[in-house]
Amino acid sequence: MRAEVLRGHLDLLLLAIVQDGPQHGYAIIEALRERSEGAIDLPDGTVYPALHRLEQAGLLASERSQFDGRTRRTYSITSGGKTAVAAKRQEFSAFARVVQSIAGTQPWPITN
Amino acid sequence: MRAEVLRGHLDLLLLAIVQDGPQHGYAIIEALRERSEGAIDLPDGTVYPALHRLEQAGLLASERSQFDGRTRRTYSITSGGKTAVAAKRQEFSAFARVVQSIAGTQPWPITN
DNA sequence: GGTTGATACCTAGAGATACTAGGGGTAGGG
DNA sequence: CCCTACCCCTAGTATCTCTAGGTATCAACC
Repeated sequence: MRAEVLRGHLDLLLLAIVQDGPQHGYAIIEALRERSEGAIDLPDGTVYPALHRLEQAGLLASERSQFDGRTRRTYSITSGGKTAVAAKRQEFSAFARVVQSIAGTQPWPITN
Repeated sequence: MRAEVLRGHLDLLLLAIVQDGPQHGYAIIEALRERSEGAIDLPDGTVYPALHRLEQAGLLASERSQFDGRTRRTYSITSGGKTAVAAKRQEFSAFARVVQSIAGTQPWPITN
């Protein structure tokens, strides 16, 4: 998957993963890879700054912890994050519908 | 629609519009606005450089003409452009399916 | 005849964001 | 002892879209 395609939608993916339960960065990367069947395999140099940005924006909160001798930073979603992820979901739906209507990609049933 | 959302997908939209028939830049902007019901309303400062880029890449070809005293540059899609737009369509479908599977947006029936 | 709006094109610079390419360190297996 | 997996971080680069200007023609209006 080209980097450009993901651009602007990474936040939605990260927030969606963390919304399913608190995760640390490394686990988030693995979750994305597994749940996309390998299609989304992000370098950690992409994900960590993005997580910092989301925390800075108040959409995620983090906590340092020790696990098996290693230091982790575990992220959980904030109430602001929940609002944001819902908005981003809708935005993505609208966007995808528009693209399909113009570019003639797969049909997307309108249900909301 | 936030700019970031569109990012990486503008080429697909522009190529798709021009594939339906040669168009000049100004008309492409209008076509996008109309076919998206106002959701995609791009500044010309975004579109013209993008068209130049696509021509540079060999996906579009342009021709200057006069119409009603005004100079136009009309773009048509090249064979390379047709190949590219098909690939980008598929890429977008795959991407949208992955996002929906992770973020739980609208279902997207898999038909290809 | 001057102004305004629509048409039509262009570019320079700014802003945002994902990448590459490095850095740090712990733990376990061969 | 080295290599892989685990786990985090940052600086600099590349790319793309936007903002904010510029140019010019034409029609409508006052």
